[in-house]
Amino acid sequence: MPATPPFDVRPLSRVLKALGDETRLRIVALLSHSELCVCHLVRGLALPQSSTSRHLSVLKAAGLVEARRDGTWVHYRLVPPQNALCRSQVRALVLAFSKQQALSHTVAKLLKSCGPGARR
Amino acid sequence: MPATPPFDVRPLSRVLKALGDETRLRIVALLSHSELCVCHLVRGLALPQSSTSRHLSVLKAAGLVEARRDGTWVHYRLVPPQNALCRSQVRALVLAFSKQQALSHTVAKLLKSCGPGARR
DNA sequence: TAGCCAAATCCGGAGATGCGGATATCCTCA
DNA sequence: TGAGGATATCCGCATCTCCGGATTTGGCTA
Repeated sequence: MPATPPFDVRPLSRVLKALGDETRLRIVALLSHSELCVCHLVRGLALPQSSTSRHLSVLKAAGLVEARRDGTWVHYRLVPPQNALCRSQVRALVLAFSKQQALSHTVAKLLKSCGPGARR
Repeated sequence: MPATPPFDVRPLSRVLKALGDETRLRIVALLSHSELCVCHLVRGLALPQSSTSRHLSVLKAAGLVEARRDGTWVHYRLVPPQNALCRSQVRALVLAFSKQQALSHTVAKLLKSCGPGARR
């Protein structure tokens, strides 16, 4: 009989570690409402660009977000994790975030304030 | 308009930080099946007693477990977090863990192997 | 009270993590 | 091709986290 519990918590612990940070959780909360590019997040989080980009790379390494290049801009969006347990946990979290109306308003303003779709 | 998203992710980030550790996730997985005392967890995790106790104190500080003293033994059990968002996340996690039959068997053996209810 | 068991805390060190400024890379447009 | 904007990475630093051994604390029983 193995000493470790006979099922693997490692995938989930990796995902929860990535989510267990205030800034990254705020990023996920914003992305729950729309795909966003880095400049939106820099504004929305009021953080230096380097910090924002680094946190995004952590989320990407954890398999929580994917990047899509569009000219000079890079858009990030949430993606469902491979692992089933992780996927159901993240789905529940994103669902809760997406119900937050105040977040929805914030995201709408961000989309207009900068990035490819900003009004000139 | 505040730069921070207008709703507070801090309670959730604290809980996810506590859960974002392989050992602590294994503890929660075991506790999903039964209240257990420290000696059970030391055995089940195959970790030094000091590490086990320290991880339990982290979970307690995060409001995820509570302790109950019974003579020389201290029993730990899961408790629903105060914050509603945390509570729903943890509930889903514990439900998933509690369906793992293999874990259930492991816990049954642990309960017999040591602690107040052990066969002599 | 002495001895013993379970559990919590202390300790020092190794490695991970977060940070912001500076720099590098990639892309677009004139 | 050169300038400039958007993003990624590098850098050094401070802080946090995890670890296991050793010690301390609390409670039971002889």
